[in-house]
Amino acid sequence: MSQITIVDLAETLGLSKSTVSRAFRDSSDISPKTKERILAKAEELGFSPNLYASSLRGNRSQTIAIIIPEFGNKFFSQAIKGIELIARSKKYHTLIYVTDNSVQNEASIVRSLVNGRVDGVLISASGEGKDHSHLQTLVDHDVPIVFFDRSYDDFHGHFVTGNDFESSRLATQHLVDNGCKNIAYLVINRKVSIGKIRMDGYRKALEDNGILFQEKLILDTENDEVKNRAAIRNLIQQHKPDGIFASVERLAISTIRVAQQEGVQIPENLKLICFSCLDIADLLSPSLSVVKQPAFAMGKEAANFLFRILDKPTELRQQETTLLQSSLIFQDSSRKL
Amino acid sequence: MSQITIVDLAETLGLSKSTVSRAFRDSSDISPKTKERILAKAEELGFSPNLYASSLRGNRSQTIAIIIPEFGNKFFSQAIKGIELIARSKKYHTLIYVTDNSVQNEASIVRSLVNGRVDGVLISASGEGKDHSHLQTLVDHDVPIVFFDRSYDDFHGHFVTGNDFESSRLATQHLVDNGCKNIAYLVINRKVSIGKIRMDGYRKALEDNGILFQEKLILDTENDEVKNRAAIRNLIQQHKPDGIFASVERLAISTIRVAQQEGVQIPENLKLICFSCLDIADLLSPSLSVVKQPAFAMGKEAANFLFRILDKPTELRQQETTLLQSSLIFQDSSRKL
DNA sequence: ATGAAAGCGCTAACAG
DNA sequence: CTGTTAGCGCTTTCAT
Repeated sequence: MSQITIVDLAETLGLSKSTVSRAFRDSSDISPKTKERILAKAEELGFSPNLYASSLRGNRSQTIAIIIPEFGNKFFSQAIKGIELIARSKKYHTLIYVTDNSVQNEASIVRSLVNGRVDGVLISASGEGKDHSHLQTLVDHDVPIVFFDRSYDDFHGHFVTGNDFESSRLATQHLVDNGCKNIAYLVINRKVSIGKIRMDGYRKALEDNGILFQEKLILDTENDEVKNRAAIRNLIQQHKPDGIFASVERLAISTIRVAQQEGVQIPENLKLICFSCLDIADLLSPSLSVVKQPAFAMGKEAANFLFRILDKPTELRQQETTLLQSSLIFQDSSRKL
Repeated sequence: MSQITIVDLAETLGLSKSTVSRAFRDSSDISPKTKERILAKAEELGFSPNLYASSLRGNRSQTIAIIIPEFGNKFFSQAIKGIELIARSKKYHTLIYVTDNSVQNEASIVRSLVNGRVDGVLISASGEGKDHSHLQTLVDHDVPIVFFDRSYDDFHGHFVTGNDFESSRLATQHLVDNGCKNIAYLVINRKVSIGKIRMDGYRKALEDNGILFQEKLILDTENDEVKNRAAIRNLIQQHKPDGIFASVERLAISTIRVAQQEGVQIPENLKLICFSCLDIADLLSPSLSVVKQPAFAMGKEAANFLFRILDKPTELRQQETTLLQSSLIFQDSSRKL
């Protein structure tokens, strides 16, 4: 079946193409009766207006993009699910891109988006890098950006995230309360907002308890599971921490595996807590204490925020940060003996 | 910054817009020097060709869609990751849609795709339903479809999936080998290919071992975690199975939770094995025996297959099914005592 | 309430 | 190798 057009439809109905066109917009100037007649015929013929022709005219793509650094954990799947849900309810389509934690990939993806392909972008920042010109290009093209979960300190934009500082403080405090005195912090990348803010919460808790912050207990990791495990092993052997606070789930999982190999008992010799959206944290052995972010809600909130900007492009909003509450779930991995 | 067009660029360079256009296609007829000059200027001005204008002309969207039923487990995130990777390497963009296991949603999504928005569709079927006219519409519009993991029996199309029959047979055989005589099968939905084929493998293993297939040991589940748990509890209480083969991960997780509540020991009183891509199956308590599908590879394979069709639309391929090997990982949940 | 006509930005014949 | 020209299918004034 070749493409049927608005003209074909107009001819079969004895109308002009303008009238037919109006039937598909929420147009004012059309009688309900003709509109219905047109829509019925369209349904019958399986016609729907060519997307590219209308986008070319109207300059709207009805499409947003999600750019995420990785797909390893439940957080991002849940967030995407939330975003897609909202987008679809707004009749928007959702493009997905995974950078694999590479800023270069992020930049190249973003550049492929400035030709009108999307009306807005939801992004969770990938890694470090000081050059955010790719994002600036987007802004210059009037494509609004909303960050979620991870952003860049030196790029000012809208940001929806968890109350990470407070959650991190409480998680660390919890380790202290359960007897830890030598707590290590595993950071995904201290140059990314998420790594830094969570570390600030960790530092605050130490300070509150008169514990000295020690650089040697901070492990800045890479995008390589094998290297990370070696580094964690090294950390455990060298500095014998009695508690570990991991800023992301996969670092906690690596810790569990290393502990198993090294014969370090959790929680007896080492207490562990981490950020995670794992819904089976309670089924792990030992059950894992987690800071659980409201991933699904965060996706929805970020998307809603983006659509609010899209709906009122005039209302030039200030840079705005929305914090959502995470919940702390204490289980066996950090249990006091 | 307002849109800069190919004409503006042509004027600044003292060229015609066709020449400029050619610089952006992989066009033959243009001198390397002019091409370079154009591309340089474009870079300088931050210009890239308007997507909708070219799609309108060329009838190509450089976009594919992924439609999946749910986002609950690692299988789909991994598959998507694979798809997106291949798509991006082909300079394609990837739209994502989640149906939440609803065929109605699937139909409405598919209908929003026939206006040229996508060049092809990768889909994992949602639920049952005999009416696949929405998919037929896609075919009528010359949009190729490739199924992955889950398809419809009565809709003939390309299909990339695991060797589910054989894996299921082996998984069930494994339970028999470890002493099970009364094995229940938890099916996601027996009307979907995935549920049926996996059940066939299960039946074959029973048959091979002279064990009677019993309808009462088959639990057809719903899209509702709470109801499923109640049904599993009921199954366990009523029929006291000594082994359970779950066709999807979430049913196995529900089983573990029910067993915990009911004081049924795994593997002592009940052995469990399931399809799952969980990378921490070994960290669960008890560690979970799984049939692990090559999710990432499956995503890549399905995408490659779609692009092969897209590259050679003339080569009208026969309906074709590609099977990828799954691996069986036996751990404590199905251990012989 | 409907129709006529101009043109969105680009591509691809065709001509040179 | 480059330029001219005619649309792709739709939306949107401006008439009527």
